[in-house]
Amino acid sequence: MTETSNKNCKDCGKESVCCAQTCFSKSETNIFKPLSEQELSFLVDKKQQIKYKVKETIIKQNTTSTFVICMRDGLAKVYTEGEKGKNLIVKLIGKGDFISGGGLFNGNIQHFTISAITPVTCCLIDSSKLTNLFTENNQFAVELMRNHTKQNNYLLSKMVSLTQKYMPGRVAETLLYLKNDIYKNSKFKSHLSRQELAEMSNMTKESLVRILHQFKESEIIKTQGSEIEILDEGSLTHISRNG
Amino acid sequence: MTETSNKNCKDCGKESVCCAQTCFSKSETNIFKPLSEQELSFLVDKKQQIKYKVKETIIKQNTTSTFVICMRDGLAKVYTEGEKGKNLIVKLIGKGDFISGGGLFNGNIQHFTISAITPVTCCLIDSSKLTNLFTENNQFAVELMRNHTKQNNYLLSKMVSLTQKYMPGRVAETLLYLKNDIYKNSKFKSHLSRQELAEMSNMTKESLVRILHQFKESEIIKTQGSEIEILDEGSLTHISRNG
DNA sequence: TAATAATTTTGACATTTATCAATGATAGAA
DNA sequence: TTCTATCATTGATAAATGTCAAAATTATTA
Repeated sequence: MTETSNKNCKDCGKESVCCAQTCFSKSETNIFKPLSEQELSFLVDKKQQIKYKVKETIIKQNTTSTFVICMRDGLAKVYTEGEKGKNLIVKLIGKGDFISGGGLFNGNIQHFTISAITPVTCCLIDSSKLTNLFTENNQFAVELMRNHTKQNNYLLSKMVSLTQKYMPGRVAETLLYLKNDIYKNSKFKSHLSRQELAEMSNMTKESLVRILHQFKESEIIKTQGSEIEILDEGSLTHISRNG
Repeated sequence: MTETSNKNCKDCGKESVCCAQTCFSKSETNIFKPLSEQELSFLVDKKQQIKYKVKETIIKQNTTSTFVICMRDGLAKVYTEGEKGKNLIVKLIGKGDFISGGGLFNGNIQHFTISAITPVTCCLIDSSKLTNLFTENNQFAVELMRNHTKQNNYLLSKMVSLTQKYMPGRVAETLLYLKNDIYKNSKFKSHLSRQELAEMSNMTKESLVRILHQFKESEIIKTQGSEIEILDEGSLTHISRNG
């Protein structure tokens, strides 16, 4: 009993078993929710819980790997590296998010790159373990499928935005995404550079800056370096819809 | 035995049971391949095999339905109806293709519209039946998941094309898609109008026409009304990659 | 077949967005 | 702190793409 501290999880301070059973299963949106304790233990039996520094690559596009990722902590960007070094940031992922690199059950080739934009702690789970659980726990398969369906719909709506909206609409959308889905606050210190904000909105950094400038002039937002505050969400929503 | 003709399938001429067991299970790329005869019977027990005329809507975006679709025959376009009546054709589907409208395991709201561009015969299968099979046949779940993963990757690469390529590259890609994936021939009579070709390539019909004109001048293609012939696939591939 | 409607093509022009170059601001490293 | 490298901003200009209107072609119907 004097060695209790050794058994504590470095991340959450609780006993290390919590990483598998407590932390995972408690997360509301987590796809692992339907799993029993036993099944969860099986899944993360030899799990690799890894830490990444800012700017480190977690998954690299066009490489082969059989891992899927469950984010424990931190923020990462999911993006494709297109021709001519032009990146397109598809989304950001944070605590509790599950993602496969596009190779799941399909050749294991990763279709996008994931890299840390804050220090990241995540679990790499071998995808073969997922398959085994399908038989035991049919609800888990449904949950995983739902995850895929959501991602599908997200990509579809992103595609429509990027192709059918003008730049102000796309920037408004990016700002609202950061507020609602990532920072959950009207005022936030963005971990993304202007270049990266541009890559989320499919435009050059110069265009992005000009549009932020317009928004500032219209008193829709306020910026101070990497800190952004949304002053008039109504207008921003309107621009995002009709831009 | 004198009533044999009554039992014949109107579509393929074989005994009607073939629609479920023979035709489906023989298809190479079909997700139903891993199913046993018994499981297949369960799935299509009360199946609705429906015929649609050209231009009829099979699934309508933003409506609720629990059906997934398996194409028996014909060609349909899958598209989203964006703001201001601007459509984006995501892909075409034909014989043997399986598709869910984006609501599978996720609220049953359809995220795109599917409509017939030739006469279509397809089966509408209730999605709840899919779930039941997961337990019995784990390989089926994997197959369905693979289908989703593929769709995901397709959407991702389409998104990159539409956002990062210039118009000639996008048109080249559309033409190669029709040749390789749909008509499987360098010369084909397209069922898509210029407007629809434009909606696949994310541009106006006027721009599309101008680019087809350029391709004709460079002797890369030949057109005669709705008939298109690819003369120089090498060039087209090159343009599609670097455009 | 003739007449009508719908689609395709072309041209002139406007708008959106990117590119390039220069300047200003900011954050780490010495 | 000062230097240096990176990042953000601005302006001038060019390129890509869309809009609108008219003409040509093709399809449909009477």
